[in-house]
Amino acid sequence: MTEAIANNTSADAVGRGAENRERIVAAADRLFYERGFQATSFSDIADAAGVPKGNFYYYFKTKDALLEGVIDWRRNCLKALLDNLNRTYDNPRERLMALLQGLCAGEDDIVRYGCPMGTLSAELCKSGHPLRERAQALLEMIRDWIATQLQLMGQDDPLELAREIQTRSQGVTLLAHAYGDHGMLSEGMARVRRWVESVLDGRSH
Amino acid sequence: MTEAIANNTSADAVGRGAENRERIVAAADRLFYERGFQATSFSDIADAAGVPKGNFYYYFKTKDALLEGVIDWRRNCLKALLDNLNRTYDNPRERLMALLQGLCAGEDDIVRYGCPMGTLSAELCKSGHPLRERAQALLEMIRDWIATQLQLMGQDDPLELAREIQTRSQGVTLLAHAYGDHGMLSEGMARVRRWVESVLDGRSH
DNA sequence: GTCTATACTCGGATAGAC
DNA sequence: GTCTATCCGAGTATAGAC
Repeated sequence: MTEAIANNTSADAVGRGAENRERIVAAADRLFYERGFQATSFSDIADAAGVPKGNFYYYFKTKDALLEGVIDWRRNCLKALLDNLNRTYDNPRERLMALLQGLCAGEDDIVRYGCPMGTLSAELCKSGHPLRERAQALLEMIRDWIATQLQLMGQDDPLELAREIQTRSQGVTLLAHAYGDHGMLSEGMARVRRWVESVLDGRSH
Repeated sequence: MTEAIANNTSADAVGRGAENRERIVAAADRLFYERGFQATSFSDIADAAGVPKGNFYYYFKTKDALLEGVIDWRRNCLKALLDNLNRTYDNPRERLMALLQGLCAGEDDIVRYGCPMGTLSAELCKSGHPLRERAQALLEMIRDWIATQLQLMGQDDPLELAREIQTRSQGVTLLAHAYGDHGMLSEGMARVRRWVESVLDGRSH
């Protein structure tokens, strides 16, 4: 998620200031993930991005606007990731398994900070933040992509199965984070993958 | 969790100030749950408890000390809940199913604020708070109680199955919270219960 | 033990020079 | 567009009267 994709120029970020804006968003993205949104201050971001504090009120009027920028950034990254899977594998099953494999790729980060989408959504929901729906849309995007793959494979109720896959993945992630346990993450996700394969093979339902 | 049990007097809370202390802890417990720990201020708690701000530095030296009190309170509530299940049902299977049924009893709260233990652990882990292990112990307590029931039923690997049950429950809870979806919670938990029963009946593994 | 007033710090936001 | 200085409010914590 934090890995920047090459061309991330959103419509309003053209012009000369784009590099600076991008540096700010990338730093905020990382810090929001590591510490949470509320716990991250402008000073933290300014230090990390190497941009003086006052400057980025030029790019973002408020902290919420910055959060919006970060969510958009994450959405673009996620879209790029899914597009890349679509391009790399022509088989929906391979695509899906590649995603499930890749979800726990950044193992250390996930054990330390949890799932970037799950933890952000949880924080914004709890505080009733107006942008919670934008964060929720990230979860929906990945769930719907999974459902699309399942539909291509001719599964009965693709959306329902996609929900179940997401539920189990989030459960594994949350507990691996809470317990700080690497084994729980890798073994838990492996169990999810085995379960998905057994469903796809019709050995389970 | 927030439902107080009758006798919750911890060792150091005897004496005349106990009611006030308890009022503070109960209010903090609720607000930490609804808004999260960091997002809750002393003023919020003071208002909710009907105790003036300055007063409760008499009971708790710092905000962290108050958090510790809240975690202890939750642990006592959880212990009382589990003891009550042990007393009410003499059959471990009934006990377990009663717990799984009861977990989504406060449906509205869970959809709005998530799981009290899961969301607190996630927040404290992310911020690297020193009390994160105390919060984690709550999750362990419930997991181990589940494992005990499974062991009494003669399950092969009770701890592993208990982990899996907790994983799925937390996944359902997190997503129902993130999506703000009541149906996801009730249907998801019903699915977990059906799955557990099929495992206990030896129809699945 | 209870409560008021306040000190101190930090974070979000603004003004305005360059 | 870039950056410094600063205001303001909020939040934790303390001092001290009662």
